[in-house]
Amino acid sequence: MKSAKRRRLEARGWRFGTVQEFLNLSEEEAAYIELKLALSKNLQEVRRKKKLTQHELARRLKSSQSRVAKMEAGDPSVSLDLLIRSLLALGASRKQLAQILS
Amino acid sequence: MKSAKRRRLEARGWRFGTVQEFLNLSEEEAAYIELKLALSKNLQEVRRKKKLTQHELARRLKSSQSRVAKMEAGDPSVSLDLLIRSLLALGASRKQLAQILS
DNA sequence: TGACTATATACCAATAATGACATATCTTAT
DNA sequence: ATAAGATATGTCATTATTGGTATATAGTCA
Repeated sequence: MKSAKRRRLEARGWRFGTVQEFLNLSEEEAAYIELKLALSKNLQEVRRKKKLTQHELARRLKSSQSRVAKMEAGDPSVSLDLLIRSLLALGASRKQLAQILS
Repeated sequence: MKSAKRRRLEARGWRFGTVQEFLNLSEEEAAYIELKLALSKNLQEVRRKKKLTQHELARRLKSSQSRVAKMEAGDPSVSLDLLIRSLLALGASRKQLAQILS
């Protein structure tokens, strides 16, 4: 994972410290980010499969359309907590969550 | 639930939608908590397997001993983000995380 | 026993995540 | 092309999470 990947992530709003720090933490950091992206993608799939708009989903989650959009975009301001709680609210089981991670 | 039963219950003053919503939220909440507890338990197992003290692990995570204790205790002030980032920092793979969830 | 190390609990100031809102951009149907 | 609906982006006050600190409570061994 070199500069190309880093550029892509930074384009999405992710920020890293020094190059040295980036290289040292990259493996763990990358795994975390990829995890979030996998959940984001799945959330969007499930929402579309259920024929819900972002606004409708937001209402179910007691959140807002803009936050749903950020969730699905893998925005760094969205936590794993929110992503996972959203998937659970859409009826995902633990096994299904596990499959998303694998 | 059949509509006849629902009508009878609603006649007695039960508000079906609210109760249903409450039950759904409880289920989701319970799943979320169980998820965290599974991760907590695993974090402690991994730490012990690696013969690390909470203080040593905290240093690795750039956190504190007290927070590691709370992580392992399943304290509600600990987020899924922190738990998962901690497991990743201890070298867990996505597949391993998935196994914890299943 | 007492000294020592590990873990648990409580508090809090600093930081990060959140919902709400405004607004922009994309889609789609007419 | 344009109106309408859906999605994306930016900002911000409120709320939740965090690391640090202090202190309490085990557990261990001489």
